[in-house]
Amino acid sequence: MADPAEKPDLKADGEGERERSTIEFPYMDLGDAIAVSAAIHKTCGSSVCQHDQLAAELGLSMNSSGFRTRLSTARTFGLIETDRAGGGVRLTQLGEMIVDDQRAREAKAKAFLAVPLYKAVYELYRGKVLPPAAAAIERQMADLGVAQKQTGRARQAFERSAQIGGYFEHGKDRLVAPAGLGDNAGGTENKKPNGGSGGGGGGPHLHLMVQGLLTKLPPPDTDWPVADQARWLQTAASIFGLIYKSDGKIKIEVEDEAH
DNA sequence: AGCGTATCGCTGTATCCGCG
DNA sequence: CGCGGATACAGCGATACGCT
Repeated sequence: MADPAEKPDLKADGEGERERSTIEFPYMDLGDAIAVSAAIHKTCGSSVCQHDQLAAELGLSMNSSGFRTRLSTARTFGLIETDRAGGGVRLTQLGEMIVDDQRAREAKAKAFLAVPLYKAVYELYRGKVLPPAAAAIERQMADLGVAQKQTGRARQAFERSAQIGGYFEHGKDRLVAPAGLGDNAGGTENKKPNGGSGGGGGGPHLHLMVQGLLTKLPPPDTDWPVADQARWLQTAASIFGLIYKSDGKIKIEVEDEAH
């Protein structure tokens, strides 16, 4: 791999031409993710499904962005995992659960909370009334790390997914976990095997958003470019601003060390 | 033979654009 | 105006290659 120090400087202040979100979210909704899971289940059961098989089942071209976006969406919801060795994708435990009529309802609720952004929003508005203005939710999403230009898309997918996941059963103005699932709806082993951004770590006394943040920390003695550190710190600052009462804003800056 | 570096390809994501 | 598809971009891992 190339020396990280020689990579072009990433904009640590988020002012780059192409802003990247610092929190994971799907571009399509839970319904699309379920459709992918159903196609895998139908075509390959619980074994590895080749991309061409799956694309054919979905009626899409294998190289189309639609196909790739759907795969990415299903992965974000924790329903599928890529199998590099097998050169395809397979259903996760949660994915198998969601295609099972008996357990689909529970699985949908868990899949919704498997998305870091959705979980963060759920934690923020649990038991409270959602802001009536779409712009307010979008601003909240931006604060959580969604790229400014993606907040609209993220909100739309969020609302449809919440509907499908059963979180709007008490009205579209408040997020409520489907009855019988309670606070466990997030599940702990429904995510990717490697943990990834699932947010399982941390003590129970820590806010879930902080736990999720901590899982993003690389292990000691590994290379961690300062630009990435700045991004992490900026995300932390945003989260602190949301969950703690504070009297100002934190500004993270990267100082050039080359001289 | 072992280690470090460079390159390539794959995957995920942001943005643009056309269609209904 | 919203949605879905197409394109472009960026990061990461795998692999090839050269040096010691």
